Amino acid sequence: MPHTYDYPRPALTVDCVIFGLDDEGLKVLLIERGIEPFEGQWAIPGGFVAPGESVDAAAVRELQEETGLKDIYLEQLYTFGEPDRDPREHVVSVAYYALVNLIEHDLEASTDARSAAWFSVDDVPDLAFDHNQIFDMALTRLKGKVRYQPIGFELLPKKFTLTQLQRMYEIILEKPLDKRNFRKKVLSLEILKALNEIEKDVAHRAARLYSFDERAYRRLQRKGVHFAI
Amino acid sequence: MPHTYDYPRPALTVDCVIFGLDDEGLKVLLIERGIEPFEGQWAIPGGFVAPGESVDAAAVRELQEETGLKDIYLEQLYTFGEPDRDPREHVVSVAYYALVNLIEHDLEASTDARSAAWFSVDDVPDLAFDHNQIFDMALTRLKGKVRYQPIGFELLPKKFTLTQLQRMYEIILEKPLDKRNFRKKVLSLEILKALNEIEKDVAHRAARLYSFDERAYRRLQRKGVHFAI
DNA sequence: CCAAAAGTGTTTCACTTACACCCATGA
DNA sequence: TCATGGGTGTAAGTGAAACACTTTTGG
Repeated sequence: MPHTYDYPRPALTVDCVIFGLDDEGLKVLLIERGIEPFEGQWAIPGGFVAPGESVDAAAVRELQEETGLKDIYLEQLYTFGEPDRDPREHVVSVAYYALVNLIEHDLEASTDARSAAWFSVDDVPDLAFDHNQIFDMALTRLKGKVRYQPIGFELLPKKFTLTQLQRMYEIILEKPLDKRNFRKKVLSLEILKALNEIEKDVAHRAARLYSFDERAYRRLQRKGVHFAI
Repeated sequence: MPHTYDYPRPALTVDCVIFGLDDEGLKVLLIERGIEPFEGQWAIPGGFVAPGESVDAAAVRELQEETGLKDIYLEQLYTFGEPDRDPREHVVSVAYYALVNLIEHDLEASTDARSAAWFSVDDVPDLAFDHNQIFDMALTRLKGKVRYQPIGFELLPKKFTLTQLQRMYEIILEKPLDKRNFRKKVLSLEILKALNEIEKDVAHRAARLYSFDERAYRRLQRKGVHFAI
């Protein structure tokens, strides 16, 4: 298609910071670049936006190509538009972040030919382009948002114990929480469905399983009740 | 410059939701489009991003062209990337919002030839493109952010009374605040500098003037103290 | 029976809310 | 002197934080 607006224009990409949680802590998925620039260096997965493809759709596609997963929590983070962020030409990148549940989906050996690996968020190497800046913003956003919106559930299996939930918050917020107060608080929010099931294969008393009740959450939200940990 | 990445690419614009506060309430600056598409319809000011121009710089430039003002609070809002948001071709827009102080800068008669006007945020007409959606998101962001970050001061003159400050919050949050509790709260935050000045030309007891103490705010922020109204 | 985590209430303290009158000033 | 907004304190209520032991289960 010819350009209707006949101006030169920057190139447009999406980049996607993919977070996962396992028993070691919070992880981020990085790929090793196979081509210049920054060949051999780690980077956040991303790719070009084609004309006619919505930017959101490009991010979903990128995430699917990288993890093989669909229906993952994905949120736009920020758009990075400095002209020198790519050494070749002006490339504007719309960054997203995604939350995937590494406990249910074992993604150790990632998808395609390119080398991909999960890094602890405390141990991220020097990345290509301005990707350290993008990663830092994503982590800051996650830490800020998890306290006010029930997005942390996306990092857990559908059915989880209160201890798993507490541990998730402790890892992301980087501070210990009081067990009794935590349980009182989350149960009082009335957004958890207590299941008639208990965890399996543990060498101690099995804990009750819960699931996030999105319907109840939305109902409360409409009433103006605010979620907070 | 030839494109190093030889892909077709969407066009890229910035749009800027400009908020102002006067004694009638919260306003937004709109311009009347002089060309197709949506000729004659109101729209949020915006324009194309040139290759080599940072996206932030394009927003600053746009804001300056529209209001004649520099050093205005400007924050990136969201990037809108649906392919059908412009009827001609795929145009991705990085939206920003700005806060200007209409009390000090009287911008009634705006700048350039294009017709521009301030609209009450409660009375915004049907806008071009997806600009109603952009405006709604900007207003939601402002309402949410003003409670946790001291951005509301950007809408006031440098020197203001506590009543002006309270009124600003009442207008944006759309709810009345208790005068004594409000004063107790904002003064206890210790981010206001009490000036040895009082307001002028009022037909009643003149109120003390205050200014926002950004240095004190940053100091508290580093200590982990959180601002909230 | 032992190890390991599950589960459970009460008290204290801080902060938020509700509320009404006198004061200073200019017209 | 009157109209207008400026400025101030206290008591009650609500929610957050601190804190330790008993129970259940599998090994």
